[in-house]
Order: sequence, then C-alpha cells, then structure tokens
Amino acid sequence: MAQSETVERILDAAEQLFAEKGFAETSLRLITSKAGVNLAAVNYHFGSKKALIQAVFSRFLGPFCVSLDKELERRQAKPENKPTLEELLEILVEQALVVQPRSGNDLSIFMRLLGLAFSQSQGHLRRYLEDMYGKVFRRYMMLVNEAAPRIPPIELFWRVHFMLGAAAFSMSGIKALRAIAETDFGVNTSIEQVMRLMVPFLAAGMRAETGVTDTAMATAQLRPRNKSTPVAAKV
Amino acid sequence: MAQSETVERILDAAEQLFAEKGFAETSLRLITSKAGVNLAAVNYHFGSKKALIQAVFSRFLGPFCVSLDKELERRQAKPENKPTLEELLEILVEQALVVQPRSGNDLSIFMRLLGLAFSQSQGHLRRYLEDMYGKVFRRYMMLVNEAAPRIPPIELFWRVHFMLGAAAFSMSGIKALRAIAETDFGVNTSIEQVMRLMVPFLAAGMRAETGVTDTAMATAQLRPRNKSTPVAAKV
DNA sequence: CCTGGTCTGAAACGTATGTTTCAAACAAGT
DNA sequence: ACTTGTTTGAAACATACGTTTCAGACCAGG
Repeated sequence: MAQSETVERILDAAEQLFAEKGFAETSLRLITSKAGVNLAAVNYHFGSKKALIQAVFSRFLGPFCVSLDKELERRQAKPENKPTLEELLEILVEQALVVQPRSGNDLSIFMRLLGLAFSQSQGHLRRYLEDMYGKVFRRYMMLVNEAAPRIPPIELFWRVHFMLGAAAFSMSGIKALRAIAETDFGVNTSIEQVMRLMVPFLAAGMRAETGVTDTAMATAQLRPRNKSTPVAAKV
Repeated sequence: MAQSETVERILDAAEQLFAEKGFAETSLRLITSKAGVNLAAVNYHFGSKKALIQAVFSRFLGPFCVSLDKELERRQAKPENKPTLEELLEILVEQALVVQPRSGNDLSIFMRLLGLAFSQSQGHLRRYLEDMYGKVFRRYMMLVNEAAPRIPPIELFWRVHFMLGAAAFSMSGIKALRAIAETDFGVNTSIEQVMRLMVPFLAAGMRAETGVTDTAMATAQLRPRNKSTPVAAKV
C-alpha cells in the first residue's frame, strides 16, 4: 500500500489556491497541476470538490480549535486570575501561530480562508463549520463576558464578530494593503506588525462604553444550549 | 429608440444576486431570468459579465463617492470646527443611507458588495475601484489624521482598514449572525441597531493608544501623490 | 515470483457557463 | 406609411468544469 503523499500535496496546493482565488474560481485541474498529481486523484481521495474544501478546512482549523480549546479550558480551570481582553486576543494570535508548521504557510492564508468561509457560498461550508467548532466559540464567548462584565453579552457577541471581520478582512487583502502602505508612507509593514497593530485597536473597541439603549438588549443573557450547537463564528 | 428599462432591471437583479451568492456563483442566466429579460441582453447592453459587474459597482458606489466627497469638502472648507472621529464615522453611515433610494435595497447589500470587491477575484475589479475612488479615500484619511493627531498616520491607515473590515464582514454575514443572536439571546437585532453598535466599537478602536514602537513607522507621513492615485480602499 | 488490492494515468462524458448569431419585433424620423 | 437603426427572442457554439471510467502500474503478502 503506497502511503499517500498525494493527499498532502493536493491539500497544500488547494489551500494555497483557495486562499488566493476563492473556491469557485479555483478549478480541480489547476489544483492537481500545481500539486503535480493526476486530476482523478482528487475525486479518488476526497470524493468531490466540496469534500476537498472541507478537508482543507479540517486540516487547518481542527488543530487550531483543539489547541485553543485546551488553552481556554486551562484558563477556566484557575478562576483566581481570569484573562483580560488583551490576553484573550493574544491567546487567539498565539494559538493561530502555534498551529502553522507547514512551509510557506503564513497567517494570512489562515485568516483569508476563514474569511472566505463566511463570505462565500453560504451553503455547506458554513453549516459544516457551525456544528464542528461552535463549542469552542461559546467557551471563548463566556470568557469574554467575564472579562468585560459591564458590557451586555449580546453587544459582546456583535463586537467579537466585528473583531473577526477586522482580522479576516485585513488579512484577506493584506498583500495589496501592504503595497499601498509602502507607496503612501514609504515604510514596510510586516504581517506580524499588522497583527500587533490590531491588538490595541480591537481591545479598545471591545471595552468601549456600551452603545445599547434598548433594555431588552441590555439584559439579554446567553441562553443554555441543549441540542447541537449551531453557532456561526467559531475560531 | 426604446428607452431601456431593461438595463435597470438587469442591474437590479445582478446587484441582489451578486450580494447574495458572489460573482462566480451567479450565472447570467440566473440574472436574466430573475430580471425577466433575455439572456443576450446582458452582452448586448454591457458587453460582458465583467463589464456588468463593474456597472453594478459604478451605479451604487459612484453616487456614494460623489456625495461623500462633497460632504468632506464642505467639512474641510471650515477648519474652525474639525470633525471628530465619531462624526467621521457617522458621515460614512449617513452618506451610505442617503444614496440608497432603490426598493428592497438595504445597507447590507451595499456593504456586502463592498466586501466582495475586496475578497473575491483580486483582479479587474480591485484595480477598477482603486483608480476610480482613491481620491475620496485620501481626502477621508486626511481628516482622520487631523481628528487623531496623536496616532501615527500609518497606524491610522491600518485602523481605517480594520474598520472597513469589521463593517464589511459583519454586513456580509448579517443575516446568519442575526439569526444566531436571536437563538442565543432571544432578542432580535435590527440592521440599524447593528450599525449603531458598531460606532462606539470602531471609534474606541480608532483612538486607542498607539501600538507602534518602530520609530520609522511612528514618524512616517503620508506622501504627496502626483500621478493617478492607486489606493485600494475607498469608501 | 506470483497475486491482491491500492493507487495513478489518460481519456471521455455530461453539464453549465459566457458568448455569438440572426431573424423578427419595435420605435422613431421623414 | 415606409424605412432605418435599435433592441429582443430563441437557438446554437465553444469552452471549461466536475466527475467517471478503465486499463495498467505499483507494492505489499504469500
């Protein structure tokens, strides 16, 4: 039995091309030719293009979520020093960095794929992610709520998604934006620097005074969830 | 000569479908059947699908940019009371609302299209937008710099894009996110409420303490631009 | 050295897409 | 009313895609 290096090469090529061009714009022929394997290999190993997309996400989001979940659990275990908002942000960055051992695979690919998952083709992928990684997201939200007790939980829910959007969007266009920044200001901004610039921006936004006036929204609490957990944003 | 109502119907249908499904996932046949016109009409009136996409953007971004540019010029004209960051945010929201007279066309479509322009198919559309609306963006950046004099301009450049990302992303998935918020918290959040929640979040992020340590970045100033203005993010 | 299942190579299939064609329908100018 | 240029309708075209097929290469186990 040939140990299939082919699978990894397909995943590598697909990951890179998806991040670069999106899902619909990336054909299987382009993927397989970049990977140097046969066209049929995709359908043989993965079954379909949809399954390939999910496999790409599983490979890079799975370890991240497992690692993040462990870290969050470790923080929850000692309630004497609860993490601040800044620490909660840094945990995300840190875990995202830990999980990226593959060559030529910087964080921008990670974030860009994540952004694509939400913005493209509202169908199978979103659902797949929802019930796959909802648990981690809810654990994270609980810690956020504890770190910002003065802000209504529903407002924090939205702020977390504003945060996610800022990160995903910036990383999506990071290549073009860096070029523009260099042209306009004459200095290069590395990806790590951009991420570091993001932390104070997001942390300040998270702990801004509440903008909620509606009393129903101000008092709404996170409901317990008994069934499987359809939550859109994980990470 | 028949005054072409067909063109408008195509643009309406295309705008809605693009926002819903993305560009590659929306076929011309779907557009024309939704618009109730013939398939050939698209290529007759617009020449190609690419040109149709650009036409959709021109129709909704053009008036917005013109209107925004006028408003910004009016503010610059009286330097005695410069706009605050909050006011600069509200100008954007206000102008976006002013420009939307078409039926069934809420702000979420506007923002979602904008997000798609950046995240999808890094090719023709981005370039088209860049040299079309760069001027307005630079005028806006100047006012932002004056409103937050303690923050290095390059950091403000990035923060404006974080801002844009938060808005575009949230509005992209607004439908799903609203449903989740309702399930999780039992309260409905209207689109207007979401936008209002965004203002304090973004304003606080914009005026957060600088995270710049590098002296080259701290002192970098916006360079004058003599040639045509390739700037990625407008709005 | 066979032999079994695992995997690859090259080609073909069916379908959907963007685009083109061309005759017919229409509106306006004279 | 007739003609001319403009717009539509229906069909066809070429291409690219995801998927399937199947003969054969590969490599373990006997």
